[in-house]
Amino acid sequence: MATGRTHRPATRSRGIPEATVARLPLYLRALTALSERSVPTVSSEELAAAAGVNSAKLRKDFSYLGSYGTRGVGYDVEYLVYQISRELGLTQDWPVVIVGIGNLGAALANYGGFASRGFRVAALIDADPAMAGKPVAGIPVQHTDDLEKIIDDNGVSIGVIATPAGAAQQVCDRLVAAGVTSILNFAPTVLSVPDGVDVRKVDLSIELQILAFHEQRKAGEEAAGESAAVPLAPKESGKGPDGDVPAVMPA
Amino acid sequence: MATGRTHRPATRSRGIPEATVARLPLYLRALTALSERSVPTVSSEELAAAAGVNSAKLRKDFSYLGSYGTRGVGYDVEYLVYQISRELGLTQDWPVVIVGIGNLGAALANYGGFASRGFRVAALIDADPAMAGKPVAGIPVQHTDDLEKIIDDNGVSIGVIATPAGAAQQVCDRLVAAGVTSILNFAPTVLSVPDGVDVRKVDLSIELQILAFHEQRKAGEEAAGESAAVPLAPKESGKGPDGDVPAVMPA
DNA sequence: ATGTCTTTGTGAACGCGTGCACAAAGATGG
DNA sequence: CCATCTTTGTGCACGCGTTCACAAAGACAT
Repeated sequence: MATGRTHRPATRSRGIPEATVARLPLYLRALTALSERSVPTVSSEELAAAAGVNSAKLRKDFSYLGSYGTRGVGYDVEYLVYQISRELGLTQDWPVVIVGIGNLGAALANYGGFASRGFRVAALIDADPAMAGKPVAGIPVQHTDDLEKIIDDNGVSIGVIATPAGAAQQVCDRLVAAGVTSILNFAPTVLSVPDGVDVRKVDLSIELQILAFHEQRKAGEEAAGESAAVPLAPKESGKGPDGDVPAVMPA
Repeated sequence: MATGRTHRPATRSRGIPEATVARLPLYLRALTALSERSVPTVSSEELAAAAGVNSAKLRKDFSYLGSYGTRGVGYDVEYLVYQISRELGLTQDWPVVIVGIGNLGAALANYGGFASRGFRVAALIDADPAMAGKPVAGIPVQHTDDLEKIIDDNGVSIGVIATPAGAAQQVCDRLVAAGVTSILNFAPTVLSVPDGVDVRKVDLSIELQILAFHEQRKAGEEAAGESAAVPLAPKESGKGPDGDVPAVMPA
């Protein structure tokens, strides 16, 4: 999971579990694809396969939204697209600012997946004066000094942070102070925010590390008994014995 | 959570819960920062704060790795960095290929967070012949035709897919056939892979949609009773009545 | 050596999420 | 109008993950 919620232990919004909310965009994507192929209805089984989930889970997820299916038939694709869009708040326009226009920020600005879902890149912001005015993805980059004014003028409530780690918390604080209440953080830092502000983080290197863990496990299993046998200190022996080359020992 | 595991219901690796594995990189990052400041030891409380988690959770997580702390003192920073690195498999070199060198792929190639964690970008691959030979992040882009040979020559087991959605499954199949067993997918599609292959996905637009959901909720609550009251059809009335402007009605 | 104080490691309870399995609902055909 | 068949919606049980709260372990001072 490259994701991570922050704060808010079990929001349960109106009764829609967080896990369900996280899957709704997945369903929506699958439904949109069906819609483009003019498929009128889908069964939970088909849609679940397209979204890569269990069909019982899908039905239960939809049951939180209401009874939108027809027994013996399935779900009406167009109708469901609308219902999920409305539930996710995608029927309205969401102006978004991206702060930190480096490689990643520029890639995000160019990313087509935003606009297609009702997200509009209202402004690009960077601390480098040399960037100011330079167009990225057709939008001129503005300087950090004007951050508050930009947020205010555009009624922005969602901010994307793509700055280096060192600048992220400061940028976050300014965004929040200016009225932003949802933040998508790409910087490898833990952001602290006041109550009422949602943060989701995407950390590319964390994802790879999780894959590496499983990869190592697979390699260690198929060749069990090789050098990488990972002894796992037997608890009573305190701390001494581990695999090999113990980096630094504690006192 | 921008992440999502695929397949493998409850791997439980050697006894380390999946949720714990997902947090280890977080701890590692916080510990590395402490290490650079030459802090010798940390308490679970301090480290938990730095990583943005509960201290009890952190202690339980570490307990799965073994008893690496000292009661009354805390954890030795250097020692813990080593232990977690070893557990995650970061003490070895992981050659990685990135397929799809568009805006995002190029940003990933330039991303510093990979190299700093033992991940080495072994090759960049793109289907566009015009890209071939062009250096990105100092590495010449190679054509998709040579994918299998590249994987094989470099002993790559981790692949990153940053292609358009339409090409993702096909690229995935070729990667897997060539020997890749872990995939990080940035394309907005569900990838199907055989057993034994791990897929993690990062979908930028999904994260924003989840934020939008909560954002809408916040806005709807503070102005409860306004036009956006969201009636939620009373179950018995079938499907007709919802908020307003029902896009398309089912049969 | 003994007592005090700090902090770990974990037993136990709780809650959320998942999946099974089935009854209810509706479509469809005779 | 009735029977059959398909597919939804959900009650229930199970397991994982989180959190509390505390006993055990060790450091440190006297």
